[in-house]
Amino acid sequence: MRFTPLPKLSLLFSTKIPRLQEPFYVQSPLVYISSNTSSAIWEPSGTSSFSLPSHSTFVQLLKKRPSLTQIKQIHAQVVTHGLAQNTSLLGPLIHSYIGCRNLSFARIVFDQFPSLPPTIIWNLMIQAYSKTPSSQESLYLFHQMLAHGRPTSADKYTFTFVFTACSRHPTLRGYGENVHGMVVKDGYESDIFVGNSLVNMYSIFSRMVDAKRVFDEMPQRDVITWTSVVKGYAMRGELVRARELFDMMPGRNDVSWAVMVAGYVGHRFYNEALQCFNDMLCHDEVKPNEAVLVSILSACAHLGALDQGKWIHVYIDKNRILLSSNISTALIDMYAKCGRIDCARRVFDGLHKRDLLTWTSMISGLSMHGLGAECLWTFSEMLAEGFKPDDITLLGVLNGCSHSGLVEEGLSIFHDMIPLWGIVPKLEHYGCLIDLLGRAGRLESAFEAIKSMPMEPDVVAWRALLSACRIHGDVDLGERIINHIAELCPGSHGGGYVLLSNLYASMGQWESVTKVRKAMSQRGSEGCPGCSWIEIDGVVHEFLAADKLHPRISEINKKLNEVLRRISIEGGYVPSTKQVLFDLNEEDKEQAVSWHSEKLAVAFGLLSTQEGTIRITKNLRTCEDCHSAMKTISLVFNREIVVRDRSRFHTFRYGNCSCTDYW
DNA sequence: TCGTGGGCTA
Repeated sequence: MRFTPLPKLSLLFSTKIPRLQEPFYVQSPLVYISSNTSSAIWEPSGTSSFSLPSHSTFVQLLKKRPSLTQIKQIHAQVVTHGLAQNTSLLGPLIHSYIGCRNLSFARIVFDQFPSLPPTIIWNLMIQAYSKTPSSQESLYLFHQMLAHGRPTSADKYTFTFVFTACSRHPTLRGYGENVHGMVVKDGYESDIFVGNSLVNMYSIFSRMVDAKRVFDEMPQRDVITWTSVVKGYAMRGELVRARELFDMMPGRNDVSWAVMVAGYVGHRFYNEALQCFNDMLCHDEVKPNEAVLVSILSACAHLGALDQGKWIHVYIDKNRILLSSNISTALIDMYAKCGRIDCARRVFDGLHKRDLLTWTSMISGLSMHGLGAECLWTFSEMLAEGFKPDDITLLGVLNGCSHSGLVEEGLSIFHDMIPLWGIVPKLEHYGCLIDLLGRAGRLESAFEAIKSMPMEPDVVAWRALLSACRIHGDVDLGERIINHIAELCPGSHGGGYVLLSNLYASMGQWESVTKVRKAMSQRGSEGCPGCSWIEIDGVVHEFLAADKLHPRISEINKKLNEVLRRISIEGGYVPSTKQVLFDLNEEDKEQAVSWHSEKLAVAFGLLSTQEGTIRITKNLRTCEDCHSAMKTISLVFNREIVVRDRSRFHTFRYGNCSCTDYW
């Protein structure tokens, strides 16, 4: 192989990295780097008239943070000048490739090392892999390294990287422990970096006894040590313990606070997360970072805490925090989940740069508000801008179709998934499909869809079908389905029995309802208790069904009685008892539905505010009786009520609901 | 010229 002369070589050595012209790297630089390298090295390049650059010139060049293309060119030069065996050059070359996250090229250089690479080079490669999803490769290299023995023995750097690699790969648990043994033997355990990576690894694997032992035995600890161990307890849900340590921690920084807040959010302690965030704001020395803001916006979204969420938005604006993709996605999601799809849209429309994340959160937001047409429209806009949907985008679109009864559109998108987007439908997509068909009353097609699934249907899929049976009153199919749910969820039955009992109740088959309830209590599988939240003046109030815990409960009960009286007299509301679970007499049944948590919440909302929208968040699907009560309340009291239930939003206005009674 | 802790939004 012969290389064309390299005329503009001097350009390469100017202080600025020049933009190199195309012909400079003859064909593809890969040619020089791949298997031909060894022959290239021996190819006489002496035909060119200029003097050869020494290896230090290349080193200087690599220090100037060249781009990937430039590194490849330098690499090509190195090879053509016969310097590919100069080990002092290969290190910087590997380092540069790693800096550009091009591990395959770094690996090629590494594998062609003429002698045994020194420890630092091994370390570079091990560390590089530890940051990737294939962090097992770090372990593989580590083993190779050990096999060679001295003089390339592992040092404290190596161990740090190996523990990091282990912590990022769930299958490497056992390895981490074995390597820990070596560390103790070699006396590296007292190094703070090694210790920290160990504490972190055990914490991530939820092995707090080991994490705490390393923590306690460390000769010195810093913020990172403390933060790692706090994270470990928080991730297990031991938030009290985590908080104790957090409060003791010296020199807490933004990352420590992020870990604490995320710990609360991860275990659904959203109010505690908000409280923790407020604590953070009282500490002037530390400012919330992106991770904290994303977590806290997620807490607001889950709670439906609009005022708090708005406050965060203002905080972001005032402090000129960059609306990154993550932050804007979290904002859009927060507004959508707090019932303000208009605000979500405004954030979205105001973005300078949109990416798949922001588009997807907008689309999913529209879908949960039952704005199917707009959802599809936004989706096509996204495609027009050249974005390729991922599985979650498509999930949002499908969801939008099923919530709006756009059956044909939904079916067509589902069938296009593989041919058009190359995305194989997952369980969740099938769940959507079944929901889509089932709600529309095409129960047999939905049943066929479940049977056609390439994977085992999960509880969600069966439950969607069962729920459709309830809407359309198909007892026969419902009974056939319940066994599948019982098989999948032997403990709780995934709420299947509640649905079945509701199905019987809606058909007036009270004997069957009693049977199911008995079966449920025998197996100790009670339904999940209903719970609603409402935010008044920035405080989130929580209500359970027939709540007795709220400090103003007697006042609220009085108000609720008044509300129910007024809507039956003025709005013609008749309590619907179809979905009451118990076989009670009519009067008791009325009483039982009266105290559903969303009714308590709406009574409290009417009691506490004179005007404006009442926003309620609920953990379950809203029942038929509450739905019709809300409609009448919106008419009689002339108030807009927005209820977020487990799967979507209902906006009640002038006696109607945005779901057009299709939910 | 290698080090350790962060998020969960679809």
